[in-house]
Amino acid sequence: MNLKPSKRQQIFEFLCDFQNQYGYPPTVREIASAVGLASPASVQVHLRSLERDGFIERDPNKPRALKLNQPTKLSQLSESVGEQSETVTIPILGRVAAGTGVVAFEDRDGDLVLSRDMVGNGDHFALKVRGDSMVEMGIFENDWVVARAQKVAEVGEVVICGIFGDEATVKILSKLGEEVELLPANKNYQPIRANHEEVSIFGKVVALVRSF
Amino acid sequence: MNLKPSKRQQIFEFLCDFQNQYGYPPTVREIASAVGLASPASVQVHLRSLERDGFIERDPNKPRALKLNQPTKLSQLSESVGEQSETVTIPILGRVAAGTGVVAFEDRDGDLVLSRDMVGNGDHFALKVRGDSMVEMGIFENDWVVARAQKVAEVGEVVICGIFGDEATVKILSKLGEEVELLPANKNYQPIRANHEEVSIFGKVVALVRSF
DNA sequence: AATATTTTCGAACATTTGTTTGTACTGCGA
DNA sequence: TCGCAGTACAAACAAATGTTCGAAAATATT
Repeated sequence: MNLKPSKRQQIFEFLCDFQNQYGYPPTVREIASAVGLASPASVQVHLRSLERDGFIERDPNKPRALKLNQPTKLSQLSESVGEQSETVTIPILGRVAAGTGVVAFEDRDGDLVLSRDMVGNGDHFALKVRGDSMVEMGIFENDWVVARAQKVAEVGEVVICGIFGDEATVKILSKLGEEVELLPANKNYQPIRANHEEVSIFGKVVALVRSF
Repeated sequence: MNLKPSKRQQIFEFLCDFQNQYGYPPTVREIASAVGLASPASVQVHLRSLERDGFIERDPNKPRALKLNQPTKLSQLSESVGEQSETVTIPILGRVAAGTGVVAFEDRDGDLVLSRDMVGNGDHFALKVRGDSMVEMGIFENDWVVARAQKVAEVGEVVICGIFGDEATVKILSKLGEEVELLPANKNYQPIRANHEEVSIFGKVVALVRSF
């Protein structure tokens, strides 16, 4: 008897959808245009009906003051995660130990979490970039560079390395051999040449993360 | 730094409580009287602040059109400690629907996993950068930009937006008003000026990720 | 002390919105 | 045909509501 499948049902489903999507209830006019009614007065009838049967509660004269008593039954659209990508927790190093080429995880300043397919295999660490010697490669001050810990690299790769036991620095490896050459990516800086013994490579840059 | 414990915190907690209790969000004036502010204008500045930081989303000029982005957690406001780094799975969008300003998560091209403290609160999406119009900000082709979905932004912020229903683009928002101006970060490109109606903001860039 | 910056207030305004009223239109049974 | 109940419509109204503007007060900064 109280079966009004068409409009009443449409309205109730729209209420659920709207609340679900926007986080707040629609107005009478929004309902009207959504279900194909031309006048807000037409909606009133159905709202009263829905309230009488306990599906919703309303507060008179207040915009959007409408509460669903039977929260969505058609929720959980596509929140199913399925396969979750594996994540890697990468320590942020305050400084890199200038030892024998082995990266010591000292002064951990926190962590960076990335998906495994972003960085690949191996052990990783992250450094906050200081200075602007790599701006032409889009590596800015205060960015984080993520490096895979490795003691060797090839020409042309971006590496984290220490020179003369100095603090770690990020540069482009440009020549290998008896003499090693490191290139900045900034015309205002000079290339660095040093003896093979004086340069230790800590890792190869595999990713960059910037937070605004 | 962004610590405004008193009123801002009160307002956010009231929003949670109210939504929880009544099923719909409060009005600006209800907020005002609840937290002890005498003018609705006083509330506005805090709401704007909360929206800017991604805690809520609003629809201008609409009563109670206010969505909580994190209904449950109210501790986040006071510079939470964040022991275990919560991770966020961010969908990579192939394209952004040029609809009514609502970002439709179409053409999901995969996911990006970042720690919550990297991107902040709210709903996020990621786009692969095409072109070199933002190189001077260190945003290169094939980088991923991570944006928080929001329909408003402030001058000077980097935003994802669509113009004339074109594909989404990342630019610097430089002027608001009847005419909107969008700045590229590349001397070879011209600023874009368009009518307010023709530009829709999809989100604010909060992070950048590059994979080498 | 002097100066910015933030916060708050009051008032006014334009818009949105729920509601009411009166009027058609439809299907249905007596 | 005549009511009758349900539904839909347009117009109009009063109240609620978001927003803006200028100024005062409080707070932070120099």
